[in-house]
Amino acid sequence: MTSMTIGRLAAAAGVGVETVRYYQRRGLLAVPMPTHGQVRHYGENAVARLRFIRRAQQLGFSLDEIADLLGLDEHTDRNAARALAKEKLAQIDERMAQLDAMRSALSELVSCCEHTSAAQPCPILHTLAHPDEDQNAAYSKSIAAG
Amino acid sequence: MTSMTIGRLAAAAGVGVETVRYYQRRGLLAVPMPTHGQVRHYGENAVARLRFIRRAQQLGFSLDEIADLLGLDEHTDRNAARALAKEKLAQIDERMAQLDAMRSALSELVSCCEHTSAAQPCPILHTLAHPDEDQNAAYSKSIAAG
DNA sequence: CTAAAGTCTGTAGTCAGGTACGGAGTCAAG
DNA sequence: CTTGACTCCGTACCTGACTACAGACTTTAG
Repeated sequence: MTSMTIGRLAAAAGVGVETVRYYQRRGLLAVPMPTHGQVRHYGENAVARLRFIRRAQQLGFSLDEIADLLGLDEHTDRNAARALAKEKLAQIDERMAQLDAMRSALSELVSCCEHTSAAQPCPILHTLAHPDEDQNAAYSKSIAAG
Repeated sequence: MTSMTIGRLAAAAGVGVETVRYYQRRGLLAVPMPTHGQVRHYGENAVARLRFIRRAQQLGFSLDEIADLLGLDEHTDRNAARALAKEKLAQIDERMAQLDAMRSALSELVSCCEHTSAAQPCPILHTLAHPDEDQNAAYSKSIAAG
């Protein structure tokens, strides 16, 4: 059985020592009893747990949500896991729609800026300042939808 | 000329009073001298400035970036404005690509969870816990790309 | 005239997810 | 046996955009 101190654990999982302690404070990772002396030792299960956390983060889960996921059982809690994943999927879709609205409005302004005469005021700044007197309604359209 | 106190200004721009003060502290909005007594008064230009800030936020700009935008002139700084907008556009694209990777991985896991036998462990939890013994490599594929 | 509502200033708290630091103790190599 | 690296624990700091609050003062409605 591999046994490691917090520094090696952190390195094995690709996180910082302070991050490990932070997860412990958040209750995501158990704090083992010090075996002899003061220094605590960790096993492979701690590495696995840290990796679980990092992968779940990459999928967009917050640490609170990850705490929920960590409490689930692979065999008995499929429905709960699926529900959490679907909820997260919906949140991602919502965020992507927002970004898409921003993207449309912004790229419309940029291309407008590129194709209008240099004598006129900058469409980007002008539209931000006075969206009411809006020649090209792309900005209002895209943003109002969001 | 309309003159209003900070409460009316905030209401006119659709923000909170504390937000107006916060923008003043951040240097986004001038703090006028109190005309008589202690209470400060604001004109339409302050409303316009607040609206500019909110619209720029909707396009994804941070307050620091908005400070830059506010320093630009519609007539002489078109190139600078366009550069900032393009940079923001690139950031949005990058963020959308990240979200898209999350979305793919997550929806793959969800549909996998929905189409495998209930006797097996939940693919979502199982893949988070042991991505190495990965039957469907969708997770690794999508995330590794990001 | 009085009471309520609004304003002023300054400071501090919120959220998320860490990161940094100080001081004391401990462990391994030379 | 000492030096340097590491660990422990608690607390404070960071970003970004607010939000809250205390206590004094001012303005406005009735």
